[in-house]
Amino acid sequence: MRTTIRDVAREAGVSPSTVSRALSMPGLVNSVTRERVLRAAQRLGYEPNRAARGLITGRTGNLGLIVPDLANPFFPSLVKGVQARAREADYAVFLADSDEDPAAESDLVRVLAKQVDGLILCSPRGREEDILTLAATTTLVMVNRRFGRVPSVVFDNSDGIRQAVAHLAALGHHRVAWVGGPRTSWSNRDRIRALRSATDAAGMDLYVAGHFPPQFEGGIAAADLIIASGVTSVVAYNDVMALGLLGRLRDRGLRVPQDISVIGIDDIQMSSMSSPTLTTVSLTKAQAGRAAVDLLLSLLEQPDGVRKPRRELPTQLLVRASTGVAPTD
Amino acid sequence: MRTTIRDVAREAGVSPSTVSRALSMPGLVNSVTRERVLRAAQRLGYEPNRAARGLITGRTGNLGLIVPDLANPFFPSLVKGVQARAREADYAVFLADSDEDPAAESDLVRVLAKQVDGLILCSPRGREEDILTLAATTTLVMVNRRFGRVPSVVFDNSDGIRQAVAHLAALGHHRVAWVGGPRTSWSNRDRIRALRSATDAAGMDLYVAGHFPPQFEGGIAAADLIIASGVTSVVAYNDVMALGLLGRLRDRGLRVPQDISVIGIDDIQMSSMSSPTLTTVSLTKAQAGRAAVDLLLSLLEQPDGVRKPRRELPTQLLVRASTGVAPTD
DNA sequence: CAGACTTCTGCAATCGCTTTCAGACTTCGG
DNA sequence: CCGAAGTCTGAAAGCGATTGCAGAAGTCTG
Repeated sequence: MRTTIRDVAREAGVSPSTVSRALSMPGLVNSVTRERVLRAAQRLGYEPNRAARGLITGRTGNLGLIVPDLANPFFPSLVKGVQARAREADYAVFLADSDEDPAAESDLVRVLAKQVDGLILCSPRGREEDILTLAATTTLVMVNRRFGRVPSVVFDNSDGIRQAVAHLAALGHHRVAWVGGPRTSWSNRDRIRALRSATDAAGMDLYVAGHFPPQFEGGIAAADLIIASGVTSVVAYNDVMALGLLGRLRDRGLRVPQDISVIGIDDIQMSSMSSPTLTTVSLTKAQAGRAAVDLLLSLLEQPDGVRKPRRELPTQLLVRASTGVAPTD
Repeated sequence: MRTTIRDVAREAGVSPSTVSRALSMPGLVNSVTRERVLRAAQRLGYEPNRAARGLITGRTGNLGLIVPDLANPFFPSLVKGVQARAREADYAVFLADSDEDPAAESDLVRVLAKQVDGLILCSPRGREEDILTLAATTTLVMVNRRFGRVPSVVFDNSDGIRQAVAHLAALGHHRVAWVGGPRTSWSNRDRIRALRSATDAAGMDLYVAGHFPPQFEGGIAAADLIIASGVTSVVAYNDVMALGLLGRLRDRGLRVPQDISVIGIDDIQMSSMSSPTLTTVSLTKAQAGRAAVDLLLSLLEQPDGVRKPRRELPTQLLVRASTGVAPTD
């Protein structure tokens, strides 16, 4: 049997109300009594039942986090950030992985929404109307996607990509290719837009190599198109794809960076372990997780009072070994 | 305002009790009434409040999952398995990452334990007494560690490692090194034991290269020792370390597998993307997650009636490009 | 057709906690 | 020394569900 507030009350010789107050609103209770209660609670190893508390306060002390695919190294980092910040704020985290399936996602959301105070949603391709419906009934924060007035945490893709293009230009490249991620993904659209404006500004040619699944295989699939296009440099939708690209380029006999320069986006762990190590636009993933929790918590405290329910996190080009001077042919 | 059971009752023109029964024990209620209730619930979008239900039934419908480090690719796979199986069984999953810190772990456990029906614990180095205390108060299943009578899901390391050694022997290797993980890790001990008995049986020399952090850096750190030892083949505690090893070996000018063969354990995604691709002992990580949930659920149903609260999952050597014929010098 | 069973439904208690309200006791100004 | 204000504490209601118990209606048997 778990110890309840009544046990503590009996042990301390006070009423349950006093125990409750001593624990959650000290100051309302005499310091001597409080001390006695705290010691009794300690002695009995009492931990309040959150469900019961939630029932009356309307707050569960839980957050929900929905990610499309935990196997993509981007997300574990994010989750860790969310986790860590949530724990600091004394919240527990429900995690759900939708397996890239928008339908499963809706289900998850419906089930989770009832059990949490707020939801952090990474749903690059969920339908906009679903998101609106959801936002109407739940406090939620979106990560890596901006949509309407829904609170969000995104990365400043433009800046990072501008840095990447500047880097390539400085190395003498004039032709750059884009290896695209999923057509419907918000960040894919955001990134290609940023890349286009950066290459335009720099007077570089841009070759867009369609859409590929955001996985290693996607990068492999894109490689031959890239080679055929004759570009000297390429920016990929994310690091995983860039690594796939790297592998296939090598298999085709191209040397990176001597023959072609490759840049990824994300800065996942593996990108510093590949060979050559990958130049990439680094995203502060854990920080995004923390920021999402912060935003969510402030929304919970003052539902309408948050001045700017949008956070944009800085990005930073990390130059490693996969970029080099443009080949002179 | 969320719709409660009373709303549904009013809408359907019955009492709350009837609604409750119609939803959770149909058959006890007239089919016509039931139909009416279900439609009303549907119309109002009613979802029972799990906290309230849990309060009286004593079941939360939640599971807890504690992992040491989500950044290690082994764990996301496990988490996905847990997730998927839990969802099928209509359970939600609390995830906590202890950041490899046993102290944080105890805290997490204490907080989570109150909110879940059972706990899945991946705690390679938690103190044994802590685990016992925990097991006494909570239903829990350990993954990747076997200890006392605590229910567990582990991999059959012996078999996989035996396959690996047989593979090396067949390639003509006589000297093999072990790149060890954390000294206190259960699976590290289990694996070195398995390796030792396999090499003994095969009449091979075994060189044990101490203990290293189970990360990429650990593999890098071990590489020079390995080179100095003069072995022709090496088995690493896990894939991440094997990849680190691969990188450093190349930097030192050794060719894999011509000069030295490398085998990992885990079969993480990256091991099929490295160059050379990594021969590895494949573990069915997602399946382990599912098995852990299954075991946990059956323990919840019949606390003492589970015949064999231990599952051992098969392992399988995956031969890829990092192993080859032993060099003849 | 009365009495015994079934079958179905509603009342009310309860889970563990928070919170309003009011009472008991101090303290203090007049 | 009395009344008002202030400080603490306890009794009780209630959050949203489940469930034992009992009554109402219907069915069956002799």
